[in-house]
Amino acid sequence: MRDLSIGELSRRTKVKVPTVRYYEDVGLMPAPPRSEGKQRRYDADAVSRLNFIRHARELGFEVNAIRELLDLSADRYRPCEEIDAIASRHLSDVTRRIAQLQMLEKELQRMVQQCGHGSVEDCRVIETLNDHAHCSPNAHPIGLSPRDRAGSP
Amino acid sequence: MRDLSIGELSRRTKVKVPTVRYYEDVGLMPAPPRSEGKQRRYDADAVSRLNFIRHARELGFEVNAIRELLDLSADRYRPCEEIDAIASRHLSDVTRRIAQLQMLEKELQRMVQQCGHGSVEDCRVIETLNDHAHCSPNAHPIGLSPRDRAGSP
DNA sequence: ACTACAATCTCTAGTGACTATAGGTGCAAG
DNA sequence: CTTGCACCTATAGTCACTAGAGATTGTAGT
Repeated sequence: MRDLSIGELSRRTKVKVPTVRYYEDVGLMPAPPRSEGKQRRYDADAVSRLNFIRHARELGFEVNAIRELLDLSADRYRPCEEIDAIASRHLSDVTRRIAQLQMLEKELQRMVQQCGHGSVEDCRVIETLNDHAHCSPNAHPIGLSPRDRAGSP
Repeated sequence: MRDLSIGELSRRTKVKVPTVRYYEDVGLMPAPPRSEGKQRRYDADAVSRLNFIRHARELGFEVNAIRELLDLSADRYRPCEEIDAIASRHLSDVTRRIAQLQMLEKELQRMVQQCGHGSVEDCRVIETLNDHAHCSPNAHPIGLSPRDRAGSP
């Protein structure tokens, strides 16, 4: 399992080639040794590390958080409080986000259900959007993440 | 209600000044007339339109979708099927997103709960992240949207 | 009319986590 | 030895803003 090309690494970890190079740029992956022709050569450790990164990304950890997790996990005898804290913080972010999206979902459902499929003149969707005194004043639950398009490329 | 400065418009709609200019750049807001000194001057229509945009963004519609909604709603006698379709598509995006995040939430909860607060050596969080054969193979539920930080600025 | 000072102007660059493209080089098989 | 894919670097684009620099305008008080 020695001297994998970046393409082989990509196939084994399901992380795309440009993404691997990107992870190197931002310091998640160390710069690997090169072949005589300056191509990257990876070993089994790189495969493990990249799998760790991929899995953490799938769980929604940000790159900065993953960097911390990798740094913290390097020392096997360190107490895992800090690791736990990162994971817990992320969990509560996700929970909060779900709550926001559920409020959105309710409002969108109301909007769509009330639409009588007539003309724009009396469309509930447009009316709702025009009526700017509508929901809780402090919530700002905007946006789907950009990554949501494309289920599998 | 005539000749509002961009700052006044901003105060009335709760949309920040640079954001108003951004909406003009990307064609959501029409370029308004200018004062002698080339400062933007807005009228009541601008206030309505910007409120519409703000509300749509709060509901998570993308700028492109809002552009469509605005175009479609310009014709009062058009049947509102297309508008309905945009809203429904967005609703199903939100619903799907919630489902993804809930799966994430479950896995994160498992991870955090199982952590015995010992050392990194036997930390469940790290173990889970290292174990790359774990969850459904097709799901890619990555990421919180960037807008999620900052509840109210 | 003059002076402060806030508000506005344009333009550029940065955010996060990639993805896409262009134009060039390396490497292995036939 | 040549074909052709894999690889290289570097740059720009995505989305919806946000932040900053540096210049100009509007306005309130004197």
